[in-house]
Amino acid sequence: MATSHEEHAKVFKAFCDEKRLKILDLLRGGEKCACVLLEQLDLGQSGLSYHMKILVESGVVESRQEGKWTHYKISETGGAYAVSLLKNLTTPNAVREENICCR
Amino acid sequence: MATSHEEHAKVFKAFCDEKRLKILDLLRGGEKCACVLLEQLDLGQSGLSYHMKILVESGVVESRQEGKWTHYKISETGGAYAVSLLKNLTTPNAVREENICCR
DNA sequence: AATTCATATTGACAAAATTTGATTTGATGT
DNA sequence: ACATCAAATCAAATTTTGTCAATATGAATT
Repeated sequence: MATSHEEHAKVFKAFCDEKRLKILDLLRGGEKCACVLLEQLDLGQSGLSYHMKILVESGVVESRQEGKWTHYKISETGGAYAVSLLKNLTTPNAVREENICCR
Repeated sequence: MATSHEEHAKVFKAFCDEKRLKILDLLRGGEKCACVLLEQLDLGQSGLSYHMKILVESGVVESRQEGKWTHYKISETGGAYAVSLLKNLTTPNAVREENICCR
């Protein structure tokens, strides 16, 4: 349970960078080739590659190889997983604790 | 629209650090005083203050002053807002785009 | 008004994330 | 086999985060 926080943090890292949000926004329109993403973003080739790796490893984006091109799209399951994680994180526990602490 | 990504990224920054996830986990049990959080976390006083500021500014946590003590709890609306943001980010657009790009 | 206590702020430093350019890898076409 | 192109990896520079210790602030108590 202790290290699950570390793993969960990794999922949300996908969303805490401006450029990655922009990329996700583009992918919401459907699967896109890296070359198309490059055109629309203020990023160099290696920079895009760096961010795509983070997105793919977080599970939020899927990649598909086609010859020398790589196509990316939002992963339905990955997205749903992130949403459910976030819901848990922000939903109060069933077990309430009374905190009579400082006085 | 360009800077909204920046703002959204700020919301998700709340969730991309291990310690902050731990804090949220504690707050899921109900409102807690800073002193209680301090006991349960491997953090110094200024460190806790640093993280609480990020959490509060993201809107996910609310703080309440009571004399010299500060109590923190998860914000229902803030949490719901983050979830709805994330849902949008990971849900394909209504408008599909065909991408006949590279060949 | 002086002291005490909880929390916030600051500045210095360390560690992690991001950017950039160069190089490498792997697939295609000639 | 060689040249070409897309994408990944690497290494160095830069920026951003997080930590820690010291100090400041502000409320409560004396």
